[in-house]
Order: sequence, then C-alpha cells, then structure tokens
Amino acid sequence: MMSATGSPVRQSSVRAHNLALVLRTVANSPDPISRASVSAATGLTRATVSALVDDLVTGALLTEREPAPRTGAGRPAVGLVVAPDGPAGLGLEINVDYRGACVVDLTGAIRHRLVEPGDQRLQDPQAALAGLGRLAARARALAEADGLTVAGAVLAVPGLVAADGMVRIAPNLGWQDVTVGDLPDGLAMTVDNEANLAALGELDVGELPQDFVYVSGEIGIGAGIVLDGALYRGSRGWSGEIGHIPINSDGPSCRCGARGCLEQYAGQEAVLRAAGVGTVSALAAAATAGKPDALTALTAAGAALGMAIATVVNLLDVRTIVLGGSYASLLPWLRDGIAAEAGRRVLTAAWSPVELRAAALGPDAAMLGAAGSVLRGVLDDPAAWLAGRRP
Amino acid sequence: MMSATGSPVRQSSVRAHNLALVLRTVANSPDPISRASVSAATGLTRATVSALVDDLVTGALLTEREPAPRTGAGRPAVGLVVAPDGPAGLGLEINVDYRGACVVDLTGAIRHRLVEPGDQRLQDPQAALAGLGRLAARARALAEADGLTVAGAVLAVPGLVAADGMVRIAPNLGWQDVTVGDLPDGLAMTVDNEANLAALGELDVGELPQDFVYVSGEIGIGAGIVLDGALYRGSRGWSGEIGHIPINSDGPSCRCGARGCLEQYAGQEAVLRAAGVGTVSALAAAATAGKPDALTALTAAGAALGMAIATVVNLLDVRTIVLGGSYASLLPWLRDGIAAEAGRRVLTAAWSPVELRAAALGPDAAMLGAAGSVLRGVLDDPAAWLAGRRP
DNA sequence: TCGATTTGTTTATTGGTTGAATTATTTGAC
DNA sequence: GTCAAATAATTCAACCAATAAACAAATCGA
Repeated sequence: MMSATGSPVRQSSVRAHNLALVLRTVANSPDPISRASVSAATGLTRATVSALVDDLVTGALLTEREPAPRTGAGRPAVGLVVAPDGPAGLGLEINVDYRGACVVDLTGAIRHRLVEPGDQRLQDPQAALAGLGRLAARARALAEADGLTVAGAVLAVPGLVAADGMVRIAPNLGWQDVTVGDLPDGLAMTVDNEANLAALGELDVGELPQDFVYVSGEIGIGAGIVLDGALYRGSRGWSGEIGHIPINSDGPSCRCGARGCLEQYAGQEAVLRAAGVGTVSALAAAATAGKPDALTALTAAGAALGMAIATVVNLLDVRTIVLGGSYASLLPWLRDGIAAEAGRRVLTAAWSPVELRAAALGPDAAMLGAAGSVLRGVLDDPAAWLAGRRP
Repeated sequence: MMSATGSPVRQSSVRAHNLALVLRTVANSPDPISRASVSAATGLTRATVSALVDDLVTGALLTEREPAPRTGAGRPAVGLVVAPDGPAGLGLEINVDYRGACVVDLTGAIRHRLVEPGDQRLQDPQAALAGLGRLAARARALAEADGLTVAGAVLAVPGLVAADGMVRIAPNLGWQDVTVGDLPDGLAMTVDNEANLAALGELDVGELPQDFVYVSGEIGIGAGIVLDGALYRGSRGWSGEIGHIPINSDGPSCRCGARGCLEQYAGQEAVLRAAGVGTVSALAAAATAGKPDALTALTAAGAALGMAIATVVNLLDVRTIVLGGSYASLLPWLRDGIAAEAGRRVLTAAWSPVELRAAALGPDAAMLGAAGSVLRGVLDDPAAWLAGRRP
C-alpha cells in the first residue's frame, strides 16, 4: 500500500550531518578556530571532531593555519580555516543591459569578476546563452589557473523560473519558456530568479537576521523571501512577486492586466516619469539638488512601497526589509515615506518597528548570491562533495 | 570563540528519527499495515522495523490488529495501527461567545467535546482562564476514564500570541498582555493563534497540499500559513495578519489607524452592515433568497478578498486557499468575486489557477487543530514521548 | 504432503560516536 | 633549569544502531 511518507531513511548519515556541522562552525568563526573550540561549540567529542576535521582537510575543504594569538599555558592550538583553494562557486547573471560572471571561493572572497555590457534584449535567448557560456568558460579558466575547482554554476535571471529550470517568462529580457541546460563545457548549471539570489547574497555577507525580505527595485519589482535562514521559493518557485500587490483597487492599469499595482507607483518607469528624468542616477542627482519634482516623485513612491512592505510584514512577520536594485541608492529619499506608511499599517509596529536597510552588495548582489548558492550547497552537504571528489 | 552554530549535535538520534519515520508511516496508512510493508515504504530493513515497532508497541503508540485481507501465499501479516488508547491531545479554545475543550486520540478520533456558550468579553481574562481550567479538567477526567493519557494541552485564542506564550492583544476578547500558564492540574499548556491552529486542523484532515493558506473570516480576518507542511509562525509568531492588507490607499479608516484595510471591505461587520442584516446566518439566508443587498455586499466582499488573496499568492506562491470561519458558509456567494479578482491579479493564474476551498472542519477547526498539534508533537518525536513515559 | 512464498526474528558485521587514557607542547613557579 | 599545571590533539576499547543474511513461522496451491 506504499504510503508515501516523504522522508527516506537515514542510516549513518549522522556523519554527513556532523561533517556539515563542523564545517559550518569553522566557516562561521571570524578567526582560525582550534579543534578543541569546535568541539566545545558543537558538543561533539574532541576525538570525533579530529576525525571529521581530518576528512575535511584531506578533502580540501579546511586548511590548517596559525591559530589566533592565545593567552595562558597549554599546548598551542592549530587553527582551522575554510580552504581558500578548495571548491569555488561560479555565479552568472544575464540582465537587461549586461551579462556577468564571477568566481567566489569558500572563504567568500571574490576571486574573479567579468562583466560584459550590452543590451541582452537584442539577442535571441540562445545567442545570449551562448555568449554567457563563453564568458563562463573564461571565468572558469581563470579560477582553475588559481588552483580552484569550480563546484557548479548558478545563473541569475530577472524572471519567473520553474522548478525544472525553465525560464517561464522574463519580461524585460523578452524571454518566454526558455530552457537553460548545463554549460557548454559540461559544468552543471541551475537557474534562479535574480531577487532570490540577491537575497541569498545579502544573507551571505551576514549582519542580517534569519528572517528578512529583499526588495529589488528595477524595471519590475521583485522580492526574495528568506525565512529561518533559508530562501523560500514557493511550491513552484514563483514566490516574491511583490510588484503586483494592489495599492489602489482603481489605480492606473498595469501591464499585468490589473489596476493599481505597486509597479505603477514605485516601479522605475513610473518614478522616472513622475520626476521627469531619464535615469536613476539623474533622479538621484535631482533629489540631491533638491528638485521638487524629484522629491515629490520619491515621496509618492516611498508611500506606495511602504504600503506593500506593510503587507509583507503583516503577512510574514519579518522585522527587516532590505532594499536593493535602484532602491538601494534612492533609499535616503524613500526612507521617510516608507517608514511613515509602514509604521501606520504594520500591526506590530508599536512593539517593534520595521527595520529598513540598503542592500550591502549593490548591483552585483544577484551574481554574488548565485556564486554563494553554489558554495552553500557544498557547505550544507560536504559529505556529498567529498564523495564526488574522492574517486 | 564559541560561534553559535545553531544546530546541536546528533549522536544516535538516528533512532529517534527512524522511530518517527515508522510511526508516521503507520499513521499515514489508511489500513492496518504490516511490518514488511513499513519496511518497503521506508527503506529500512525488516529487522530494524521490527525492533522499532517493538518499542512503539510497548510504549502504547502502536497496536497490533488484524491485517487487511490479503491474497496469495505466505505467512499472514500482523497489522499495525496507531494506538487508539495511547496519548491524547487536549484542545482548548476561548473565543468571543464560547469556550470549549476537546479530546482527540492518536488515530484522529474526537473522543470528547465540551462547549460552554457564554460571552467571554464580560469576564476578566483570569476569570475566563479559570473557567477554562475547570472545563479542561472535566475533559481530562473523561479522557482518563477511557484509559487515555493526555499528553498536553494547546489553547486557541483569537489574537496575537508571542513566542513566550503571552497573549499580546486579543481585540475581540478585550485581552491585552495576558500571561497564560499551565493548567491548574499541572498539565502543560501552550497558547497559539486561532487561525494558525485552524490551519493545522485542516492540514490534519488531509486532502490538502503541503503549501496553503487558511483565511479565517470572523470579526477580524486572520490567516494561518502552511509552508512545506509546517505552520509558518513568523520570527515572533505574528504572521498571517491579513486583515490589514490595504485594498485602497484612501479607503475607509480602520480601527488599526490606517485606511482602506481589507477588514473594512470583507470583515464581518462591514459585510453585515452593507447587507443590512444582523448575523452571518441571516446573511446566508438573505443570499439564498436572492436579496439584492445581500448579493451586492457579498460580491463586493469577494472582490476585496480576491485582491488580498492575489497578494498572498503572488508573494508566497501557494496554489490553494482554504476559507474558514464565516467565509466557509458564505463561499458559494463569495467564490465568483474572489476568483475573478484573483484570476486578474495573480501573475501565474494563466498557468495554474488559484484553488479555493471551504474549510472542512467548520467552527471547531481551531479547537481540533489545537488538539492535533499536541498529537503532532508526539508523532514528530515519539522518542521523547517514550522517554518521558518510561520511568 | 511438499514446495513456494511471504512474514517476522535471530545473529554476526559494520560504521560512527563516546569516554578514558595517552602523548604533545606550552606557561609559570620554585 | 627543572618540574608541575594546563591545554591540544590522538589512540583505543566499548557501545549503539542499522544492515545483511540466515532462520523460523505460517499460509497457499498443487
């Protein structure tokens, strides 16, 4: 009668779990950390930690270093750090006016960064992907010249990505139902939404709580939702479509077919039009100069954004909102409008106000998040990586 | 430097995991299931399953029964079912005009149900809790007379519940910062939001996907969010406050201080006022009779609800919405309005429409969900339960 | 009645953690 | 300068839980 229980068994995947636990403990430590400290932090025996660390060192995931300067008597510890020359993540991005690739190592250092400007909308998707493949190959060659092993690649696209890796629709790229396979050189590649990956990128740089929402303001408005330290993708991978939250039931019509969507109030096109300028940098300049049209436009956008953010907070009870994309640079003028509207509409604002932050990574957030998500795969399941490398 | 890794270690909690796996497999099976079938379904060896089942049987979580009629040769199997006389959950509820208690056994059968009508707003919170304690004691006595062991109690309240069990505010009960301790007879009790527990109750009866949102329409409008088969409570336990999603930035003012909240369009008071009737049942009667005022009011409420649901779906990518509370009985007249608005505003509606369902459990959903969440605790960690019972 | 078949248990083996003892390396005191 | 105290890391026997394979039990079918 085969009742589908969902979870398979776990025999001695205890080791896999503990391997990940040790690796994560070292990765989260700001300084080189000794085996004994890992033992204390995890609760595992020193003996066990030694055995696990041995595996991780021979598998090139950890490296021994000089320990942090210590005080008092006793045998000096051997410091452990995440290996800078082990696996690396290849982060890729195709966006409206550029494509890029970056290589990030396990320590989080950006080892290479290649960006090719150029309007991707002019090309058909397969041509754009072929160009991206060449860029990826160059980045990979650079990484391997450094002695790194590229563990995988993730591609960020501004669109709806299905669970099977098909790009359902990327309106600003003009893509529809585009299948993205592995890279030409055989490296495994997965695709994900740009806002999702940017959220992961912001999460990787730390300083953020385990629950937050990243709001990306570009031509469209998307959100990456991080709950309990993990990205929430939704049952089909289509979560975070914040741009079409209704602000006003009978507002201006939107390209989605409905009326009064957030995008019509706080999308890049609407704001630039209201401010009477052509680009985001021109808008920032006008706002800095105190031009009334610019300030009015930004105040209105902030109010609309504040309403949408209030909705998100009331629904998900996150206390932190990270503003990325063009919102990051415009936050100084958006902040008051957002805070006022959110303060009025968030039920729990009286106890704990919503915290607004500008994205730390700037325009590279999605690409870096893509590389980071490759590394996250290794960090979360080092046993699988070791098993794959062994033979 | 003690890097807080978050996850503690796991030694031979493999057993705990597999114990839960076996128990869940039996619980999910519609018919009595043999050890061999459990083995096949889980991937565990027959030997291992036998050992685990032994523990579960001696711990009164499983019972041997006649197996399902079988065909073909071979030694006849011994059927396993979840024990009807093992641990039971005590579900409690305090709502505006009644308080209740129910006892549910591990098989999901409702063994006892006690409801005391009466306006709870008239009492101060401690008096209401004392009355509830007496009701709980009666229910517990009935359960123990049946040979059941009450494993714990959960209380459903219509309000914001903090992680530490304090009821921050329950507007329709007139409660504010009420601390709820254990029951007078020493039984552990936890508190949770009514919509959250109702969502869990609906999840328990099955037939639902792993991701859905339960929308409860009472005086206020709340939502219970289920993601990946688990309730999402938010970082502080205050998720799901859907009633204050903005429908129209300059709509009628709301008691929350903002304008144009959903509650002002689809809350019970607004709808009854618009329809010119006094109660939900009168509204249903008027709608059945085809009264224009009632139909117009319900259509308008459906449209507002559809907008809010579209927001939820765009944000979380759930495909199923369960309508509970007074919405369950009014769904026939709300459905078209919701579906039209949601179809227009949900970005992915073209590929996969939003599925609307009426709640299956009716007004007892929260109370039953509360009892179910006690049992869920036992089902999810039978090892802890066995360890607690052993000495 | 016998073989085939399926269920459930017993037994030896293996993988992985633990705890205690052991070795290694430093600081500080006499 | 030597020795005791302290801390780090490794080695080794014991243990726990799952596995695989053999075995015992109970039924069907010829």
